Amino acid sequence: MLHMGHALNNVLQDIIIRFKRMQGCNTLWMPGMDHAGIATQNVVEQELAREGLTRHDLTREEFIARVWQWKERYGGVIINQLKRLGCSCDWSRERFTMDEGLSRAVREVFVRLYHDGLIYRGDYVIQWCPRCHTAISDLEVEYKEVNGHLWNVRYPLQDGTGELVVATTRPETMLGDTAVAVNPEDERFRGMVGKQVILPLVNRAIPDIADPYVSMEFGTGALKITPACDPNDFAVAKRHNLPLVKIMDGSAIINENGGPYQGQDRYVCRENIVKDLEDQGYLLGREPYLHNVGQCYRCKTDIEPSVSTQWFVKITPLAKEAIAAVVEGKTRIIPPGWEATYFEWMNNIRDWCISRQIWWGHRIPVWYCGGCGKTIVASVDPAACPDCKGLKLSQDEDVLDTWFSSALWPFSTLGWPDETAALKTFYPTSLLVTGFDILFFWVARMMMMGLYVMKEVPFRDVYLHALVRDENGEKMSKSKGNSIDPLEMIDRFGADAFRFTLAAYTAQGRDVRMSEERIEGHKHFVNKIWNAARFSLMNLDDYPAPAATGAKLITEGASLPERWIIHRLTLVTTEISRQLDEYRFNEAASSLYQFIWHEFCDWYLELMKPTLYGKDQPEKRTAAQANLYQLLSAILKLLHPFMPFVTEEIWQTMDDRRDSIMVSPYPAFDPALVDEEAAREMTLIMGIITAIRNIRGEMEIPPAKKLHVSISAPEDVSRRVISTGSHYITHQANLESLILGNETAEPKGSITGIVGDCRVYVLLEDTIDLAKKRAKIEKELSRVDKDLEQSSKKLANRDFLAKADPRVIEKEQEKSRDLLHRHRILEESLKKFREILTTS
RNA sequence: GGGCGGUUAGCUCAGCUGGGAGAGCGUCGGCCUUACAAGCCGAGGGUCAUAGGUUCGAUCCCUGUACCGCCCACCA
Repeated sequence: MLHMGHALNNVLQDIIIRFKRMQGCNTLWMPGMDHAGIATQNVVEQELAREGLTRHDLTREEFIARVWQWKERYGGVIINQLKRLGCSCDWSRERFTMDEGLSRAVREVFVRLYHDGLIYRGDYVIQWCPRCHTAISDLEVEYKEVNGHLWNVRYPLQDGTGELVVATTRPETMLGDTAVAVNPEDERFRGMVGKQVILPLVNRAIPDIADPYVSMEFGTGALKITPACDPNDFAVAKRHNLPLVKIMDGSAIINENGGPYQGQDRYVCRENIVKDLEDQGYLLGREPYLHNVGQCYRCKTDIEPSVSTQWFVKITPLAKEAIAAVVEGKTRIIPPGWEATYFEWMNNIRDWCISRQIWWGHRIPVWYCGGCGKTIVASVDPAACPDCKGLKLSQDEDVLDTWFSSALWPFSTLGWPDETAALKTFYPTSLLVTGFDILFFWVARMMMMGLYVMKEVPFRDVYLHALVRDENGEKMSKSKGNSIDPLEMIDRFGADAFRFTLAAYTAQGRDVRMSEERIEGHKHFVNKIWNAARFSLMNLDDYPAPAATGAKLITEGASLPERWIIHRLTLVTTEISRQLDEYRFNEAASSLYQFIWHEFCDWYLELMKPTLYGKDQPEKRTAAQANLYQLLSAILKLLHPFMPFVTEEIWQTMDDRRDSIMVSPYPAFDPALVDEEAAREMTLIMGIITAIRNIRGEMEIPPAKKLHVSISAPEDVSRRVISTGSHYITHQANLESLILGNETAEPKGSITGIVGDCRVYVLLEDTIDLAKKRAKIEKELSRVDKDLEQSSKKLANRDFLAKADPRVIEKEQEKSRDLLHRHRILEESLKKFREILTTS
């Protein structure tokens, strides 16, 4: 029921909604609509089919009641499933798709368009589904490649002077031919134009006409014109005032115009026609031909282009406004790449066939007077004919295309045509989140209708998210059986992990390839958060939850890791806010992941452990607890839009008197908490710890073995930082001793790590393989030399020095100096090793 | 036929205005260190599809080519 596309759409939307709400924004978004009108009707028709019925065996009212019944059930289930994802969905709004309010709006808009001359009724070749017995719009046709044939058929000239050979993929439609056409420039047919040809089998005389539409290159150069079966032929026929011969009924069965073929199915008829043509010597040949056949998007039946009387919206004037709105930036399409597609479609748009011969939908508000035949278009049911006062009125049987009513959503749901407060407050809405697959169906039409009715765009931002595909990049669909069930994912990995995964893989303009492994990875992340919170709360058990207001992060007198993590939190907060403002979901997710796991957990919590455990310095512990509490709160808030469940759970555990985290204020940027100095100092401390760990790992020294380390730090600043933070280094790198000097010589038998301008010497035991030590140094030296060579080359380039940005040059010089420094140190150690190796 | 997008580590993908090639998973090595083995600490791994061009400098900009994918049109 709930499929991936639904899940992605609702989750992305929910992330923005929660984020904006926490920021105190009073915005309205377009809810992800369960646009299941047609789909539901389909299901109901299938149900009926199992009972051996069609919808025509029921009355219209009975049928609609059944659809409602099904929709209620379906809708209710969907709502509950969305709740499990942490997304809210207002079923009362869903209901609105067919209720009285919308019905009023639909009629009102129809009438307005009609009176503005933008709706007309006319004959045109439309796409017709012979199974659903309804017109469908061009967009609803799905083309499928099929191996067909191209038949060449002789059409003899009436005067017996020759023949025309036409090529066709659909020989059965010749029953409806009313002309044969050639290109006026085509020399081959000079003299034939204007003559009559005999339509084989039917023996009807039809003219040979000239029209530039015919391509000289394709087929035989002669084209049969079947105006009732092909929109292009229809256009040609109009130009030449040709008659229309309709040869099929609504079920694609040949009608009385088909003579002996009457009553045959179109494909049966094709076989018979081909056979008869062959028998009578009219068939000149048949070649295999690969072409596309349109199918109904609902039932996959081959569609039958067929001339019929339908209602159309004259779309060009509406499209013009909708184009302008995007050009002028009144509505932003995100990612902007889709703008081109939008313009392309809008510029080449064709009139919109809005009538459907189905039963579920809004009836067209048009009545015909049985007395005088007048057409009445009205927003309220007319009681009598305004002309002849006759009472025998019948409403048009057709209903409107579902997208007609959907197009009114942004304002009809807010109460239009009444001037409600909601409408005044929330129109235009701030954001629409939807899949690009309905850019034309829905988004473009909402734009047009919104501008037409409200004289203002329906939304400021349109965020078009990607399609969800499976691991192999195939579009997920129930029929292919490759869909991953979101509910199963929730059961196995949790809603939070699933949500986070959806966000993490939603990069703009790319499809999402869903795989279980990724969700599992994020389940680990949720687990990490849970454990980090558990650890924090364990160390906060004697810390009273502060009053909701006034509690702040304390930098005054705070330790280095605290100053640093507060600094980082501040930066990450702005980063995430910006990323979400720009709908960069994957980046926001990545920022959170990196910060929480690799900064908060890996460094801050680890470094704070001694303080938090320490019973000897209770005042330090209390101060650390205050910050820990605030940091954890802030992290939960940042995370909340992505992981509503686990964050709320922890939030309430921290202080069960609190309101939901959902309504807590989102962390805001505080310039007072920026501390570049702390960042620099921590970078040095972390660098030294990492360097020591690196050496330990490379040399395969067991973690339990305590090391002797000495550090040479020429700069006073560095020395002070290391000195103050020495206990962090000792603890994290598991040291026995740490000696600090300004120009300490490399102790014998040690291995060197370089961090900035500092050298870190790790004393090794003699038992360690000397060759291994040497190999490590050599490896690093070659790496440094490679970089150094590249850098020197660059700096030796005059053009570079002359033309590059001075900041880039300065950076390069600094890099070069650093590399040279490293090179020297490594050379030195290597020299020493050679000496040891030769002496021993 | 027209338009759009993709090609980056073994896999899946980030890389937003040209100056350091990155993440997750997987792999390898070491750890049951009192939040977490769903974990911790480290390591290895890429001619950024290809051929040119612009530039001091190109994964990034331009052009051509190859392969993959999507959308639109549907010349019978």
